[in-house]
Amino acid sequence: MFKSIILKQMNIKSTLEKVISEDLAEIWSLLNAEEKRLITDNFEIHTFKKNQIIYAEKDDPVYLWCLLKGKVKLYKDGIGGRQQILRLYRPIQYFGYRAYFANEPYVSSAAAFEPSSVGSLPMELVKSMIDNNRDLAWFFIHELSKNLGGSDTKIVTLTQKHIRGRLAEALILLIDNYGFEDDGKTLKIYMAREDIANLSNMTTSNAIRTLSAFAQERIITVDGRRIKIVDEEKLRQISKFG
Amino acid sequence: MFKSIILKQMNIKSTLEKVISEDLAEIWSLLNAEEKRLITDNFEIHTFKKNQIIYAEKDDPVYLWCLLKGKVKLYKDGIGGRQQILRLYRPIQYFGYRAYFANEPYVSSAAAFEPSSVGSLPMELVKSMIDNNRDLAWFFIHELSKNLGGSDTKIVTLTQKHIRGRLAEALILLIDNYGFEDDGKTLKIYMAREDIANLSNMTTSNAIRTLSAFAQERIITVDGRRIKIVDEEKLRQISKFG
DNA sequence: TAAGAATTATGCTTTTAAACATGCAAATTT
DNA sequence: AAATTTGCATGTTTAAAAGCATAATTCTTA
Repeated sequence: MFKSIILKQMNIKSTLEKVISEDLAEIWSLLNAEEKRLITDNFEIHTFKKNQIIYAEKDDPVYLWCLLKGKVKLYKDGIGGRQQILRLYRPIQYFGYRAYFANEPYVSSAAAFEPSSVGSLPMELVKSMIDNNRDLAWFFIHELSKNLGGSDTKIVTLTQKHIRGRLAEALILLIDNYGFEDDGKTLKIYMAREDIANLSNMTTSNAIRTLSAFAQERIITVDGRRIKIVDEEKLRQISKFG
Repeated sequence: MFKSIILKQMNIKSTLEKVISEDLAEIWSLLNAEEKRLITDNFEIHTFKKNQIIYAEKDDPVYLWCLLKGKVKLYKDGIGGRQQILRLYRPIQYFGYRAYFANEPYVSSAAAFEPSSVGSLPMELVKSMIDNNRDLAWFFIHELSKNLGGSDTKIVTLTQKHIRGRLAEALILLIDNYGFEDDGKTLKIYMAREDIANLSNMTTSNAIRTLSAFAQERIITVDGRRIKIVDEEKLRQISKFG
């Protein structure tokens, strides 16, 4: 789950190593030697195939999950099998703890977007560590608060913005979350149109249609699932209201 | 803000006193004598008129607020001045802390629905108390987690349910939040049609229309702002999907 | 490599809800 | 009490997005 563990027990190097030293420090650095040992002894690494479910709505939460490699979506199944993607995770981010803290079953599901490695740690252990480490408590208070602000904002944008605005916003989210390939233009995530639709609260048809429109307007170019952002400024403009 | 204070310094009795001994115990009982004294010395009581704003989006968060008497809505202004009501508060509930914990300005506004008394406590103080009281940390972790689950669920219901379903759900929320008058049928909150619309993500026209439809179908009766729930079962059925 | 399945693209139709218009009634002000 | 404002009700029109059908393309896998 954490730096030393990953480097010892997994064969993920280079790219990940970079991320770890920046992001992971966030939790790891909050722990003392004893806590670090506890984690080392109790965490497990799991691998998930593309589209495999990590946990599902109504399950009881047992683990804290930490994405090590790959991409994970948190989503909720709605009316008529329509899915709403709530959040996207990248290494090294933690998820799956909210329901445990709320003392209720999961209200959403998590699945791997692409082949992924995920570490797990029993929430019972996390709980006892929070009891003895105020910095860890603050870490979760902060995370939950950021997410709640995000969800509240999402309620308004997804219900009030028009299709073009919602799609533009989704693309910007993808930029912010996963960034670009080395060319500085191509999105580093390759989603099915259906997933793009589920992220922006629209039907697959409309996602396809609107992506085509954006391409026509030279805001993006589309080559299969490869999306190149040509005019990010315009995109942000449409997102604000278009 | 807390039991002794309220009873000493305010003239709210009977109804409130009941609530306090149940709900308020939640935080008050977590505190030691020193902490209770700190609160007593630093809290202030404010009164707000109907529709008066307590804090606004983009403000910097400074206080923890606790609703003592009245009703408060948390809302966000969206496109074209359309408002989305995110949460409703009743005595004794706390609000206004999320943005501080997230270390960002408010993303939503709070306003009194009806004449209200609200206590304030500097967040700086709350922060230092959390540092020294793990139960208080858990209180906020729990609240934030519940709210996040609620917001995530709301994203789906507000975007995917049809108008009738959304209105039915809003009415059920009002039942759960504020309950009934002594007759066991009349909603204990009297909202303008516009607010009902803002709660259910629809235009005022459609809120009016759909309320009329529900009345026609003998699910509710409407007399001005007085809404009587005639067939709660049917309402829940429509909310699930109708 | 061919066959089949899944995904993407596009046009057309239908449905839903927003926008607009108007009338009425209750409440507030003068 | 008259005048004005505000809120509620309802019908009509318009626009947005969903739904559906079909075809083309890409991806799987037999």
